[in-house]
Amino acid sequence: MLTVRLDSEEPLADQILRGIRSAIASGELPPGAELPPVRQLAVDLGVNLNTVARVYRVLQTSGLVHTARGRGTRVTNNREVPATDRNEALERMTQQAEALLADAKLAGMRRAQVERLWERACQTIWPTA
Amino acid sequence: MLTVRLDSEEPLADQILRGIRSAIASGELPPGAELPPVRQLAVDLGVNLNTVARVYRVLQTSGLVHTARGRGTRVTNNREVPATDRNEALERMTQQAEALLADAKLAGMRRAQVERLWERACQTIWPTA
DNA sequence: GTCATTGTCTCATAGTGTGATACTTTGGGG
DNA sequence: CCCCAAAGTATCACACTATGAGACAATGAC
Repeated sequence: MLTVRLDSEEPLADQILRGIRSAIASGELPPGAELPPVRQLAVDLGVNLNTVARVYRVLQTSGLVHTARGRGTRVTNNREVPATDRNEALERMTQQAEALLADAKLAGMRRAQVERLWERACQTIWPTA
Repeated sequence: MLTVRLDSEEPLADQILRGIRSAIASGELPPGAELPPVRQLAVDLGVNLNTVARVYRVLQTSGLVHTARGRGTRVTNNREVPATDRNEALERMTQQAEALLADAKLAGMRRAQVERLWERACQTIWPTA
């Protein structure tokens, strides 16, 4: 379901966070779904249990999951999106998109290739079929 | 031309690097164009000159600019794209795109909004007009 | 040769990411 | 009722990184 690279420059916690957020966004982890215990996921990924625990805490702080001692962690049912984050998120995403496209162009990719990549990513997050 | 946020969680050097890479990719900094001296850019951005110097070094290592003591830094004329980086770059971009879209969806954005944002970013990097 | 200008090097320091280990809460089975 | 297994949490340590301060070295104009 999820993998991490220890040799990546992206921190382990960030990789895990990204993976779980994607899974929640796409519906692969629907509301109410239970996440694996920190220890198990930690062993599966080959990282320290604290690393996973910190990710779970971030997810809880942002309201995506609900977690409690002794009872596990599961995806929140009804999420409220805080409107305050909107503008900030918009700017961040704009920068991210620009960086992605700059990377692509400087790596020698054609625009059409990037569009295909984008389409596939959209299918992952907003599955139509 | 370029700004940084000291309160951002993104490191200063990364912000600067991102900005310059975008400028080169879009053609705003065409081949042969001279970059500002490290000291001047450092003052303009309000960061240490080392931070800028490190960014220039990264750019030089990746072949985007040519820099020499006492003579300044300018954008490389004829770039060769190392083919070895292609696959790695592709995977990184796919992950980046997925993360961006997951962020967008979890922030409550509609797909159409994200598409508009994407279109605008494309216009920045691949200006058609 | 001298000097201003350019990038480079060295060192110090605060902060961050990760890990090892111990603790606390919860709920179920003797 | 008691205790234990299982779940998340807290504390401490340590390496590494990002940034900054200041000294150094190469270049070219005069």
